[in-house]
Amino acid sequence: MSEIRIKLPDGEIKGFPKGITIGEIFRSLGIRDSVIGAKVNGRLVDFWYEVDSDSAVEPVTLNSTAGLDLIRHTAAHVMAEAVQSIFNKDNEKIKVTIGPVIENGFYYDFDYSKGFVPEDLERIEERMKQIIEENKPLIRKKVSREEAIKIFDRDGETYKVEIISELPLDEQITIYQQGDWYDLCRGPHAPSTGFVKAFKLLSIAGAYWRGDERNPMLQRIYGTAFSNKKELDDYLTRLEEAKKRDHRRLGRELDLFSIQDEVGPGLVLWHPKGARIRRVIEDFWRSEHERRGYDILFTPHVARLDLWKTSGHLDFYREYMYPSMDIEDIAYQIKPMTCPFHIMIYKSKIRSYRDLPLRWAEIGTVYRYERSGVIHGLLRVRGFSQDDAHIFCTPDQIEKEVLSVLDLTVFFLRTFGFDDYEVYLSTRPEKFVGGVENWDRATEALRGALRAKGLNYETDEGGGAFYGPKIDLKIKDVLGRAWQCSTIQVDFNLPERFNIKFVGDDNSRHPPIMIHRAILGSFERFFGILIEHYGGAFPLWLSPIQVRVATIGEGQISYAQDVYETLRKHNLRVEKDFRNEKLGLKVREAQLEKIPYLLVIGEKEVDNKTVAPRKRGGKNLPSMKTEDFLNLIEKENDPYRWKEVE
RNA sequence: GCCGACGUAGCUCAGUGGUAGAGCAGUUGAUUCGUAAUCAACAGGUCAAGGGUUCAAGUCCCUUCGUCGGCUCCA
Repeated sequence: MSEIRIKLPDGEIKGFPKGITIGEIFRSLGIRDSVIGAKVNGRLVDFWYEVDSDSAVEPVTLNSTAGLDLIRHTAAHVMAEAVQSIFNKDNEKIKVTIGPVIENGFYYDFDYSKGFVPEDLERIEERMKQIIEENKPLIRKKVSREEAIKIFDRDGETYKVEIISELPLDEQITIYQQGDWYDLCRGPHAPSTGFVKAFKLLSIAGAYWRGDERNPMLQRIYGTAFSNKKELDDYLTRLEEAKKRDHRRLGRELDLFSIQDEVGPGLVLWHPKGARIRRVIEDFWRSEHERRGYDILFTPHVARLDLWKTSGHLDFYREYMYPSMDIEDIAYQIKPMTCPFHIMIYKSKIRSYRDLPLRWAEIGTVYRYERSGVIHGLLRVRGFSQDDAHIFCTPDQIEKEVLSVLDLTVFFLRTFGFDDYEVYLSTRPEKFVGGVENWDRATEALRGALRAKGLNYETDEGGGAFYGPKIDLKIKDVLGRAWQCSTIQVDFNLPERFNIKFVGDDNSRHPPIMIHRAILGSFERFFGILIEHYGGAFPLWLSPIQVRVATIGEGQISYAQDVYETLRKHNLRVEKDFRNEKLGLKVREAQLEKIPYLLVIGEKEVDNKTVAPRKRGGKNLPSMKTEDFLNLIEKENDPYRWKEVE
């Protein structure tokens, strides 16, 4: 038998017979205890993995991230065994489907017509504990395709049979067995069920087989598992804490916005404090856009349906559009997209190459019919205001324009405090318009811009829109769900459909390239994420109430009023609390409302003509003159400089 | 849209077939107070909507509306 060379983490290289398993290697090295798997050349595998060529091998321990994947995958199997052993009846069989590891846990999908109820989770957990207690080893068996189909066909596991028949012909099919129970699975797994030390089943949900709504609805059980009880408890506590930062809850508590049945689902009412924040964002957004060479446009909320017929949206997008309405026998459409308007402005006169690039931005409110089940607070709604812009440019200008958009995007996100987001580059899909050359050129332009900005990104091959490649940025909400905010899309299609041209330096007419871009995405979604990001405690420059002036007794009202007026004159968003209440109450309320500064005014302050600032969070600053306070918060109140403070 | 859970006062929630409740918030009055809740009184409800079962429904059944979780993480 030929020998292979295994490089161990300490750098030592040892020879082993070809085809030796990880388990055998570790046994020969005396590695035990909390090691439950390995990484071979960076890939996570279990003890059954056979090493066929020279490789780097490092042990994976129970409490590592990779170790958690093994535990969770095994927990999914334990759960599946528990479910089948409890609910399988002679007249009804629960079929297993798939049970992968996900970001913070695992799930398993079952075909079970009756469906689970929450009480079932406890029963399943109890049975799982028994299976874990028995500490059954997970044994991997290689089977031929024919054998596998025979086994699962005999068991009535039709989904497994379907999966097997779709596997590539050269794929080695494996079964993992624990005691009498087994599952078609490619692994990897923990060595035995006893390694699932701490787990919890979290929720039941419906999920379509393979995520396709034309397929049967399966019953999914979500769960999570950790290497010990403390980490599990910590995770569950974190989940609870995260719920307190949910924008829907804070939106109500801080009186920022509401969404009401009587108005309609997915339609947002911005209350005064929420609207203030939006105004601040909008003002900042406008001035920054103008500074960077954008012009700001306004366009109608309704227009002739023909516009979206021409744009092609009606064909591709119909299910998301509200039905049109007939006005004087002409079909009108509530705006689902802004682009046709900007194109019509472009088209209103002849454009020269000397005019390009044209950068036109609009905070345009659009209405889209989102299916009832997907609406979610501010994050997915039916009426929202995009910070939309369209750049009309020549093909030569794409890269420079994309780079400047990306630059603006990163600038905005950083300014608002987001340093953590996912970036995706989506390339040409199978069905596309425009020439391959243009596509390649535009895709390279996007890639070049991403590299120039030094952004890490994932490529979504074939994930582009039919009209052009795009860059998307996603920000995560408090529960770890990623939401798309920024998008930059190159478009070869619309200029053609609307037949727009520019006169080139050769005196002939060419179609311009359009770049669609949104940076915040929609004000509603961005606001929702912003609320969660700060847990409602906005930085001073964004706070709806920046300062509250509070008196201690009646004697200070006149002076406190002067302070209040002074702050107002400096354009601060200031409130007064001159009520006949104890200071403790005023402090508590200001804190709960997450107001950045409370200026306390008592007799001492009146005598010395000062204010006593209390920062949100409880830090008391020494008494100071009002103008000193104004100087103190100047930076904090400036979007360009606020991050320099502490 | 589909699967499941839920819907009681502005908010958080109790009420398990027999007279609709609490705390907070609100209003009014008293209290003039130095950094997270002063005291008291009052007011507040088609129990999501509609239909049904029952002598009797917030409670049981059906329908509708809405909310929440999930429905592209492959054996």
